Amino acid sequence: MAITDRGDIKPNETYTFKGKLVRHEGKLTLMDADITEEPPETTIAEIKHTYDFDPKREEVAVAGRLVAWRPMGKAIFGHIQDLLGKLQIYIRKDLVGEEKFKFIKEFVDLGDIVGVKGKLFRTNTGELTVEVEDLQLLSKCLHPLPEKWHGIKDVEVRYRQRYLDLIANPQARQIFLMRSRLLAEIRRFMVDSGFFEVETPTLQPIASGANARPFVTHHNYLDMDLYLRIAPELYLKRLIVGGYPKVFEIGKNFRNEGVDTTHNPEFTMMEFYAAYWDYNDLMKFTEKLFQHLIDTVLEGKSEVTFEGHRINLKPPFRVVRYFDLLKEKTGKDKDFFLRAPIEELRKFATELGVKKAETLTRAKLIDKIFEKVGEPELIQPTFVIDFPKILSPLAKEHREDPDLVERFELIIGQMEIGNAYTELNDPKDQYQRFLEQLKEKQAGDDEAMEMDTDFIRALEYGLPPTGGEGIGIDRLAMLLAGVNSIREVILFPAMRPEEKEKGEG
RNA sequence: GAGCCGGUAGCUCAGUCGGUAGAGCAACGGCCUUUUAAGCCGUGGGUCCCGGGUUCGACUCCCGGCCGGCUCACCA
Repeated sequence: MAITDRGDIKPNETYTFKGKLVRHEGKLTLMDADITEEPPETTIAEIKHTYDFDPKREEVAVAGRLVAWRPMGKAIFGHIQDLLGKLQIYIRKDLVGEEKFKFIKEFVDLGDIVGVKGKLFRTNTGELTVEVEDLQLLSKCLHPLPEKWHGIKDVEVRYRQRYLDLIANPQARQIFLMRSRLLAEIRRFMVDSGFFEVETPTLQPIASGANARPFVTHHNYLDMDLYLRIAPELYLKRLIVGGYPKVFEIGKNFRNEGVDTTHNPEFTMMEFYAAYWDYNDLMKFTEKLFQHLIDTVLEGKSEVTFEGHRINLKPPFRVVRYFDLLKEKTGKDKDFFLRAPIEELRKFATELGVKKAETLTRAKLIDKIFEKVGEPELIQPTFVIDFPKILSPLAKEHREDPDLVERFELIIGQMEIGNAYTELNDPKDQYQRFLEQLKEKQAGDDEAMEMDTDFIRALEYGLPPTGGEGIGIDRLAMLLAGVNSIREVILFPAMRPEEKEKGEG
């Protein structure tokens, strides 16, 4: 290691880049000079775990980011950290040798990635520690780390530089570890329940399957506009036509709408479809899924705190009919909402505080009124069932009431977590519903659905009786993590660019 | 898109009723071989978000803008 002899390196200089303090890049040359050839043999969590079972002065080789550094003359204490744990290291001059010790003091900084080799022991205070025999500088950190006990609080920095959030804030690591676990457990549960995981197009010639404004893009070679999908629904039902008994897809949907604490322009959904199920089967299945998530992700704890409410996720969930809830809150019955003159309904909506009611269609009015009076009550998990048909162009007519469909939404903490129905599998009826959507579109609802004629054709080949459901993964993660912003559970949430490039025309 | 609030050192924050700024941590120079928010002595560090206006003088007041947060509107 001749590097310390080089006179041209001034290890402790700093410079500024765009006004930010950065350590001298002279240190960068060290990265190539002192990289170990051997990857670490183990992780910090593994070391701690095995030591608990079999405590002995074992030789370990492990790497991590230096997050604490306490030099004390001829010895140094520090902590290295990886995603899952933190481990103390103890460097003694007489053990690593004079030259190495000098190198460490001069060139190793807080924030660097280092690899250490040494024996495990416990200090006087009982903390598991590596007595370092050798330390390798694996990568330099040119910026000072955030403050060690407040971490990064500035939410803007936390979202833009998520890597810093993950380094400095243990709560952030916890949330995203939980999200990984959530995805893994959902997949495990679905596969164990006989579902096939599939992937369907995110670039679609027709954006359908939900009511939302799409993002538009263009394919140069085919010279056609394409939409980023707002939902995978119609493709997944085509797969049921094709013979899949049960399918699920976990993936991104894209909706060109506002950004707030419960909406990100791209978000993760799971949709699943099961032949020969109806919405009653879906409710039972959803409850089983939640029980599985309580047993695994939440480690048996069924209560979460969300927006100041204690919410119990343990099934079974409350069930309430859509129009029963509306009647309870407004005193008006189904016939009023579905058959009263539209002017009367608009007047009623305006009284309830619905804005621009005079421009809305009946379907929109009912939807708005429900959001105004119904949803605020729904804190504990609730299946709201039997939606009006005019709000649900892809759902099958209710077996007992032609005004309704066999549909439910699962609402928790005032958030729509799931949406499900017995699927409409009558091609003629589906065609009519699409036509009605086109009418809605002409009446000013730019989120009404598009006609998809190939989907109609698929239904003509025979869609078995089918139940289908979508679950919003981000919102579910918010609930399980107990955080009130969707940005807290999305690693890189949508943000405006930090600074505009200068000199652009 | 509208309203309210915010942007000061790398980080967390204080402050200036208008006279160009401080603390702790981090950094840098010393001392220190069981510390862990290590300790002790010393040092440096700021386009106070950007642009314009008022003023002898603006980080502070006024106007405009950028970015973010919250609430509302739209959506899931």
